[in-house]
Amino acid sequence: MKNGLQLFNSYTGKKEVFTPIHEGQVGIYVCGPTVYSDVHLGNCRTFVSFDVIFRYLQYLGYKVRYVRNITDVGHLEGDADSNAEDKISKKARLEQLEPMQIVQHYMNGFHDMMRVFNTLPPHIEPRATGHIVEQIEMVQAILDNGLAYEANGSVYFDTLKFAEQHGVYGALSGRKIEDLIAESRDNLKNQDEKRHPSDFAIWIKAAPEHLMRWTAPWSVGFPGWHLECSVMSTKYLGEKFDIHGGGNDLKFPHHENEIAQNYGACGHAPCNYWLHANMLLLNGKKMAKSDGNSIMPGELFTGQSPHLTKAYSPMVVRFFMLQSHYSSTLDLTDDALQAGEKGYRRLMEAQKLLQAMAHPGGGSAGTLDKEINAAIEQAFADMSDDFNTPKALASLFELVTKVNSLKGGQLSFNDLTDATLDRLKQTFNDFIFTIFGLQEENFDSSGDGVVDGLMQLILDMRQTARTNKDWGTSDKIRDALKELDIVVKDGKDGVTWTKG
RNA sequence: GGUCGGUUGGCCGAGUGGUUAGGCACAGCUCUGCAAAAGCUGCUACAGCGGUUCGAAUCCGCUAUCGACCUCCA
Repeated sequence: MKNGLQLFNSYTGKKEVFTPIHEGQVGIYVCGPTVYSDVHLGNCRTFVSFDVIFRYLQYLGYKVRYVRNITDVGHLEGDADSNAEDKISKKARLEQLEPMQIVQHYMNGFHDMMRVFNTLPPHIEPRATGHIVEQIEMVQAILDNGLAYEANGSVYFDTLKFAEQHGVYGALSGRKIEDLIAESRDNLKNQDEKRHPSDFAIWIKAAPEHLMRWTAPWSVGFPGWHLECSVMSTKYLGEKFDIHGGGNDLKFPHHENEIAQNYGACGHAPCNYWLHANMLLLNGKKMAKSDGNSIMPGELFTGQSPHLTKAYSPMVVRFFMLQSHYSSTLDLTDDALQAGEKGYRRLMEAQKLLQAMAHPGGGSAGTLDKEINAAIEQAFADMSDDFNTPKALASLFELVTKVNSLKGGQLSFNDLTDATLDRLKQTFNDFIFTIFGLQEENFDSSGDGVVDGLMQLILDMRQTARTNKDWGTSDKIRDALKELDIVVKDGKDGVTWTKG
């Protein structure tokens, strides 16, 4: 199963065959959220993307260690030298709360949302504030190696020296250090503590009003944002691990600086493969919480947004995300969500039909049998080709048509074997639930089966009317349900219903 | 201004030298008490211009346009 997994390495810019450091094992680190406000949909897309990657690696049989951090200190607004303030510290000051209260509140919300989207929790979810000691140690190590310097209680990474020693700073993001000089030349006057404009803070002396502070050899202060990921990935995955992931927008400066820090402390890059998830767009523009252009997941689920005509369930949104490749931008529109909803339900309906099927026996491996097996293999090949979920879905939808045709009698069980049907069932279960992480939409908001029970009763009564050719009553029930946004579908052997 | 990446049919979105993406929408047919669902069929696109090639959506160049990053962002 592990054969031929390829992934696009952002560092080399090429699709490469995946070879883990340790046979059969994968260490993966994904940059998590900074918990200073509610998680927005763009964040969710990144974490859903890496959730599918995580799931597929596990499915392939790898023993995966998945680490995703929580940033709860060090993430600055503005430049470290010019009136910068830690995001969490600022929020705490504005709301007159203990910083850890802010952190806990938004971290809880983040976890809730990850659960709603059915993402698997990482194995380790380390927090920056829990690793201050290790961060101070890494700052010291980088200082000892001569790649950082202290200035007025703060410690800066010496990018120029790093570039001299290792040839290049900016390899991941394709930046040249000369350009970085030119870019920020105008701001040089504000950067008197830095020797070079592209240098970045790894330890920051706390201003008197700053709430989050720790004692370190250089000052009472707090760690730079980029440092935590170097420290925690190294601590939990080793000095060299397999895959590092994150949002595209973290490439520079965050990941670039992470690489520099790891060189500074360990003498080499942190990982073999860099994976970057692309942005979710809204109206053709990046969704970001810092400007107004964003939709909160909650607004999506209630439909309460000027961008939406109706509500969409979390699984519809997850399916919508799977319809594009993780490395492509995805433009969120109401039309696209509606299309996604229809497609998702078509897939799930077929899944239900398929799992309820029993082979009558005696089938032979004809053309149909071959086509089904080919589509199954194609779906796995698609996933192994840099986690191409949209392509894999296309393969599954070919199979959806086969399933529906078998059900409708347009195709015959005589043309496929019992074993192939079993394989098809297994494939659908594996893909839909294990790999894609989709779930049944739960229409029964009562949570105790009351709605399902009532619906069964109503549909039974309608069936009785239909048997008696009492079309008036039958249609009245159907129309009334439609008013409640419930669609009744009369199948050949039974009636089903869906909401929305 | 610099760097990088897009531009695919009515919409979303795969695809990188010759072969059907897929979903949604739309039209016709089949099935059905009617409708829905389902099946079948049709709609067959690749920003523009030029070049390479037997052959380009796919490679190269130019133009237009959109976006991301360069400052906090998944």
